[in-house]
Amino acid sequence: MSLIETNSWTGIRAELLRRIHDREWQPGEQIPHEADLAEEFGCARTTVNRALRDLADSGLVIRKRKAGTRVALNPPQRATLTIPIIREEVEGLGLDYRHSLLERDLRPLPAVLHGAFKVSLGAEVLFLKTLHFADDRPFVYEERYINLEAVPDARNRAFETMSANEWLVQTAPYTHGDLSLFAVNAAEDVAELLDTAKDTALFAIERITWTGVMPITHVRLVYAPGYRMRTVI
Amino acid sequence: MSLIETNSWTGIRAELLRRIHDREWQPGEQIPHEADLAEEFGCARTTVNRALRDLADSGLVIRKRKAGTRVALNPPQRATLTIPIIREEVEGLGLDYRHSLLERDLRPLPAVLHGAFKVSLGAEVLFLKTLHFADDRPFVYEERYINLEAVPDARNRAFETMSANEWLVQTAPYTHGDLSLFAVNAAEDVAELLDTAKDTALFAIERITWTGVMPITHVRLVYAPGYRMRTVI
DNA sequence: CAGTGGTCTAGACCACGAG
DNA sequence: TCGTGGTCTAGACCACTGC
Repeated sequence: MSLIETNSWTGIRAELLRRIHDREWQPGEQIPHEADLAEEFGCARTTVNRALRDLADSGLVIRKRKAGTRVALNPPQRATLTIPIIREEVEGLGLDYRHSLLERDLRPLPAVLHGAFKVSLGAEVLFLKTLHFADDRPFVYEERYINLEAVPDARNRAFETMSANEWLVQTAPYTHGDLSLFAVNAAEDVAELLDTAKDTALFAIERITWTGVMPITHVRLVYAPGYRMRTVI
Repeated sequence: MSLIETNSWTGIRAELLRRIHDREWQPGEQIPHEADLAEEFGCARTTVNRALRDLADSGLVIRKRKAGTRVALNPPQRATLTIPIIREEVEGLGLDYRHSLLERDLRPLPAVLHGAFKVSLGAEVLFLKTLHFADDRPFVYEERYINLEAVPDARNRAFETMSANEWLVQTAPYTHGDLSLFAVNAAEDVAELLDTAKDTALFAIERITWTGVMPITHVRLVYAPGYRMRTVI
């Protein structure tokens, strides 16, 4: 029975974590109720609740009403990726940022996107190709479709001073989105833009965002060779 | 001045979100204090705090003592990746899981890892190569180093019935780790194992975990072609 | 049905940090 | 220095869900 110094919820979380790490509470085992823990620690139940809620958020314990709280059997690794706008990512590396708009036109939505990106039949979308630079070296190649029904103002913007990446974040907040991360072999044109050899493995992100049921934009970012997306867990 | 129905913190969060989306509160603008909002919504300050804390966690507002709460200028996209153990990932796809241990030996730690993975000088680590299958098709190729000083029991385990991936999660809980996601061209041996052509772009994850200052394991997972890691934002 | 977590309240004190 | 968010308390009611 180890006493802990503080009644802070972080202190209590630390003690609960210790018991899980030290196997005082086995995986799968039910741990005491909030009320019991509150009594043991000499604090309010709210405080224990806060600590347990945090552990549940990180996947270490599973909480269910009536069934109580159990130590997770196979705690999944949860990692939070922070994906900043590209200018901030580059500047965060201490490099100079600039971007170059390679292509901009109106066109019908490609057939492959019709499933996920529901625009009106026959509507045209704004298509943009942009190359982002860090210290004059290519950093990311971007291909983007913008739904003009969701963001009509985009029709009249050149996107030469401010990139679409940044403009949309500030102009068209989304309610939700899909994100997928994958690897792709550099096609000939992409290889040339990113100053690398054809077929080089490149890290890529695809993202669709919506406001409500209205799709806003579909974007595919292909990073220069060697890029790693990092986070701590 | 729209009234909201409930005093639930999620209801209040929804209303705050609406004001941000609808630009009633401009990006960068300071929003009312918790106390004012609590009065406006007719609820306790705690409840407003919970809603605002949630918005801050998702990056939409920036909170600072004394300075108040501001709408974020360039809300970064935060995505939570859940990385399950491979068996559960495969079974979650409705496929049969099995794995095959290709190699297992003791060796000194490779020089390139000495920076991040601090084991005693000259200590041997356990090296494992594993191929994970989904319905008899290769799914992930895994290369792993295990610090025997952190997990001595690993020395005597064959890792043939239970993969190291799964065993370590259950046996050696970590306190923190580094995760990086990247793309890699398939080397000849990896290409053969994953049943694909040399130089195919493959999605890969590298991960180091520690308990305290003691490194536990370094693992590199290379997924079969076409793999996408998805999440919602 | 009844036990457990989820949440709300009203009030209080405290720590940080901008001005 | 002092306004603001961060947290803790003691108590209460509620919602879900396993038994």
